[in-house]
Amino acid sequence: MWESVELREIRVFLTLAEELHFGRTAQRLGLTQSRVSQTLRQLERKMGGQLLYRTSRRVELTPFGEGFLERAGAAYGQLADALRHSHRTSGRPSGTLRLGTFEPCSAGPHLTSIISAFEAEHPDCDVEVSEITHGTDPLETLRSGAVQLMAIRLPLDAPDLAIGPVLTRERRVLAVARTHPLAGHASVTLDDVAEHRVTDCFGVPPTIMRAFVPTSTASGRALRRIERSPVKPFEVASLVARGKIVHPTVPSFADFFGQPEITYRPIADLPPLESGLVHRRSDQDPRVAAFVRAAEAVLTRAG
Amino acid sequence: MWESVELREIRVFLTLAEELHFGRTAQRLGLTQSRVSQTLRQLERKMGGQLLYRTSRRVELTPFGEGFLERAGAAYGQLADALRHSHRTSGRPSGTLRLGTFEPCSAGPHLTSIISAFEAEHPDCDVEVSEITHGTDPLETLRSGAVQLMAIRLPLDAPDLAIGPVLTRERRVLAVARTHPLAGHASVTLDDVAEHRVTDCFGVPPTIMRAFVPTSTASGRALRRIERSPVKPFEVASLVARGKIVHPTVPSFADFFGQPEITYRPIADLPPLESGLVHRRSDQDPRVAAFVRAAEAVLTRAG
DNA sequence: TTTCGTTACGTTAGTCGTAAAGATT
DNA sequence: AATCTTTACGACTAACGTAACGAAA
Repeated sequence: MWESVELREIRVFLTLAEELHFGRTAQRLGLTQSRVSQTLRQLERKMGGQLLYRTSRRVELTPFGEGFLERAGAAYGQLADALRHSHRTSGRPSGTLRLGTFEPCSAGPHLTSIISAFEAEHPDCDVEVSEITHGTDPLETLRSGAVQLMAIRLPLDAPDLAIGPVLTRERRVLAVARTHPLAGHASVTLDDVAEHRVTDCFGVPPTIMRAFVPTSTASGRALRRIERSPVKPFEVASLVARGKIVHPTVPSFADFFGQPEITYRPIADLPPLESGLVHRRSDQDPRVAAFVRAAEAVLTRAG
Repeated sequence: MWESVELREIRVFLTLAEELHFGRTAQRLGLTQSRVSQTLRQLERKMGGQLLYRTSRRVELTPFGEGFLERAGAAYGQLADALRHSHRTSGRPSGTLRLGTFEPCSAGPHLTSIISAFEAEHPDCDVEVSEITHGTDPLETLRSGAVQLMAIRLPLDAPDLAIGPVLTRERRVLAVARTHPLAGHASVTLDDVAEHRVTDCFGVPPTIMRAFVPTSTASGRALRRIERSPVKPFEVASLVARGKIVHPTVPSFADFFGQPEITYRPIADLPPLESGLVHRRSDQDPRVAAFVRAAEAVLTRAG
């Protein structure tokens, strides 16, 4: 029976317990006396006991009503607070937005100011940046909802993922050891690369891997992969430094994994490599859309 | 807008947040899918924001819904507990019943077992016994609701107060100092008392005072009050012991205020003095009625 | 006689179920 | 095609106000 109690009834009781007067209670709640009377009666029936003694002259709580007032009053207050608070903050997005970066350099030089801009615009939100460790599938991390946004290399062949603004667009360079024969060239071509060994997929999605290290040259010559492809960027850098491989990459690779023994030469016949802000197409979180908008705004301003 | 939110709607949301499925939610709540859908929509409108993202294939909380779930879920749980608890204990009286005694001896020899019997019969109740200090009006204490029951001397001329069972019925004795002339009598009369001084009202209601210490003898002879009437029983006892006054009282007076210097002589021409259990006639507290019934039962059994 | 809670009754609003439609996989 | 949400519609419940009633001071 108590399962069908409604807040309207509780509100009537609580006001009545305060006023101890049906007329004033009705006035305060915007009801008529008769409705207050009926509602209280109904609540009493549902609760299984009389809550108020009432004559035409005096209204007072029964012991049962006192107990009910104590218990339900506090709980009602909390619920009302919750409703009020949620209503106030409705519309306004709030909470934590999780952003992953796959390879730090894909974040680009503006990500920090994008986050700042977003947090400034949505004071109730905060952004949690996490670097996706190599070896885990970044797209799966995004799809599972562990992060809602990801800064990652393009292109991406995933129709369920939406690509937001481009965060970085970098020319291609070949990382080689200073002592490497190609270090002597002012610029290299993919055919030069094909003369040496390169790393294979290091735990990144195939489309990204292929964009980084193409399968073959324009002339159809296959690039030669080494046997045990490393997984982590630092391991790649180490192999480059030791002259074991050459590595087609982007200049900012040097910022994070550069070593004195490595030098970079432009690759003439590879288009620039982009990274972008990606999120689930089905993700309806307004904060995600807001973040993408903030990113677009910052990047447009930055040119 | 949130003011019109009803528990029905919150229940739908909470179940939905658990099941993430309209069909199962409807089943659990004994509703139809369509009603669940409509109710949620209505709640969302009232709360001013979307609570659940839903396609025909997936249902998930929005960030706003998550926040609402956190806040409202806990509060709803508490309110439901309150309702459940109050409903379970409805009908069954519970809480504290306050019983005052005016003069310990008016409680009589059975009050303790009456209280025990009552508490045994109503395990959710407990009785708080307080001794009303002389100098405060015991009837006012009762009328104000500070106590709901009182063990007090009869008779009582108060139509608003109901007199329950008689707790004590004691023969009258005169307290006199051992050295007092009347100590030599085997029994005394009011006319004997009129030869000496007595105390006046010691902070008790007039009717009770007159029952204790009559205004005059049967023959119309006025009793002689002393000037500064004491208020507390011990002060009376002290005056008696010192031979300043004689004091018409009851034998149990000795149990509480007896002193070696005081002796008691039966008063031949005074009827026995009663004390009874008194409560407000308008007091509809079922516990009061239950206590009175318990008292009657115990006293009947005791004879 | 006034005040105040209750009862009676008619109206409106909203809750609910059935059934069909729309969307997604 | 199957599953699941939403919309449309009609029946019915209950929330509400007006007005009359009844008890208490």
